[in-house]
Amino acid sequence: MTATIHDVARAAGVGIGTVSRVINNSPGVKAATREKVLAAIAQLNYKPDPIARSMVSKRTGAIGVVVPFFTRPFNNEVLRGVEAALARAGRELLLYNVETQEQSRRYFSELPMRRKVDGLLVISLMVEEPFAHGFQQAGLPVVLVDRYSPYFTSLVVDNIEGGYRAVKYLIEKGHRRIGFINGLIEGNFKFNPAYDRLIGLHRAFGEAGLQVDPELMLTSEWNRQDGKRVAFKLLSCRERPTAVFAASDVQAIGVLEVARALNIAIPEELSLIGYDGIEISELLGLTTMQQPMQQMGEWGVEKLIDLIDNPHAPPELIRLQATLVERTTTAAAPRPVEQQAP
Amino acid sequence: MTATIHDVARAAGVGIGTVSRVINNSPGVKAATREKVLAAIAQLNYKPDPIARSMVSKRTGAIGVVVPFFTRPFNNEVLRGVEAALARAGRELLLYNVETQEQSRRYFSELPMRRKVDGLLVISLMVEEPFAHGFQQAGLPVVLVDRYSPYFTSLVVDNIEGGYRAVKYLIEKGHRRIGFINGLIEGNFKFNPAYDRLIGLHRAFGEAGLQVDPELMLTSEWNRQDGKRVAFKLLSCRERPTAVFAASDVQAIGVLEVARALNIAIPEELSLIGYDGIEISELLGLTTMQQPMQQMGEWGVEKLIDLIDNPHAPPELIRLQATLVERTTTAAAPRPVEQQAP
DNA sequence: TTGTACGCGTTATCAA
DNA sequence: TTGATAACGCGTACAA
Repeated sequence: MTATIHDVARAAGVGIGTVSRVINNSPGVKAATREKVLAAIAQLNYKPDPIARSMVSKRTGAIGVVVPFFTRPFNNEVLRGVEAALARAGRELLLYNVETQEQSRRYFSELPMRRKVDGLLVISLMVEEPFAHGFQQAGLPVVLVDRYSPYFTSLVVDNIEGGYRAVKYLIEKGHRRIGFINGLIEGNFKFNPAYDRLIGLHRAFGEAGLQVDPELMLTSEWNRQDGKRVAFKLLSCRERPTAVFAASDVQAIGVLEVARALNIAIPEELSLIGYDGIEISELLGLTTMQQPMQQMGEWGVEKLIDLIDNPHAPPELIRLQATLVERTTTAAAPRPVEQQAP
Repeated sequence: MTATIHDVARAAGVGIGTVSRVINNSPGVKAATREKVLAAIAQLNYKPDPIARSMVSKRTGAIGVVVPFFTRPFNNEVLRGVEAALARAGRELLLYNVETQEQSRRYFSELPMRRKVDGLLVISLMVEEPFAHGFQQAGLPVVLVDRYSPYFTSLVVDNIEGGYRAVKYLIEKGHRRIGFINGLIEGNFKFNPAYDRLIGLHRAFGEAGLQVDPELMLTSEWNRQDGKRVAFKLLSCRERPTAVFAASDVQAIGVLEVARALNIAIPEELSLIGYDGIEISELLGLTTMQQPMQQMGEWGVEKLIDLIDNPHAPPELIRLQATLVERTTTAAAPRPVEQQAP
């Protein structure tokens, strides 16, 4: 049906080797023959078959992105950067969505074998040791975003610093009773985003000479739904916090909803700060720690492409910073209700 | 490095033909030999190379999705359905993001040639005639979602009906002065989502014996940014509408923001209804026409897979319905201010 | 029931 | 500067 390199060769009256050389502008082909070949290519509307190409070159021109895509808008924003960088590089994007760490294992064990991608970008997902070995053995370049592994180049935000600054900000606003809704911590603790935010909180508390009340340190899944569940617990406890720090904006939004339902005024009675800086946080006036999400995606791709071209580069650890964006859900702590004098 | 079918054949002491038969469970292989082969496969950790496979089968197991992905959450929701259906079918997802109709042309002209996908799902993008021919000539199955083309199976919601019911709802609430912010209309008018919503509006106006005030019929891009621009025009005109119908939720959200900035109370002074039913609309309490977004994605994929298996099936036109979701941005029209008697 | 040989469309090697 | 030919890894007639 469609023309092959042989058809072109025949039409141009040359050998397929020459046609191949023209296609890949390899040197050493006479200008006149090049013209003949080009003419034949144009006339037959010939395009080299990418499949046959990767058959011999062992490259597909595509990169795979493994990501819990629909669970958190954060990932959407990262993907935006990924897509932009990939488009610039003229590469294709194979999207492997996983909803749970569990499901990711399937891809992690299969992907090294089927060589359908030149490299893998893993976002917000831990790669356990056995899978890491699998990738290395298969020689498949991998870059991690929003997670850390000693085996792979990893891009992480400094979440200790981020958590620290979020909480310090609340403390400086006069808050003493601060609740924390963390995201689930899976895997090891090193550069674990959730764990690091907790460490940052502890540091801020420590510096201010405050005690951490374990009753106020809760954990939910990284979504609004579960954030609401935990927010309800937090906001209906005996001695309600005057401020809440949520490990992600979606969880913070859960708090927003619960506060509204409970008739708790924000920021007058309750200050709220989120984490991520997703688009909707601006709309809602949510104060948040803004992560450079798009940039994480772009850099991740760039690092991955570097790695594809230079497979033996050692893993790097790249650290980015979150920045505080102050909006309207945070204010000075309310004056404590006076104890009634006897 | 990694094992090939020949290694397996040698290890099992059979020919490669037999191994191939085992892999593809072709009939006619003795149970005993099958076991031997299976054992060798397991021992060598052999996986067939998908590239070599598609080299001969002419199939990749992947489908391409062309979509203006980051411009409207609507597309995100559709993609959610797409991904789910694809995962069920065990197929891979190649994401081709395009931000403009312009950019889509590049993919539309290139994709038929590079046979990297078994089929194409085109979402919220028109396929112009010359490109349609290109796909047909290349024999590449195509399904359209949220757009219509006579050349391809198309899934569209009944936007005339949707627009009609949205506006009728406002009229029944007593509104007479109703503004409309439509999305940009590109391409032909047949089953064009934006155009159809406008038709629906006209029908509702007609039935109620109302005149359409062209000053109140505006158009913006399908995003919040431009929605705000137009909303400002609409809400600061001499005789402000008491209700606004926006062709998408994001545009409606733009109205929400402008109303807030202008100190116009919703729904007391202004009723607002959107279109799409994206997740955030629930959060904001936005009344809207809910499209079955996920289902559109799922059906689109299913139709596409049918088409891949049966390439000569004639194009179908599949019509879905939007449903009104009443929330808190709509209310009865405010009593008109009494004219001061002389 | 099984093994062999050929073809898929390229790139790369090696003579000429 | 060029053309023929051997891979690449698999499916599949066809022969045994």
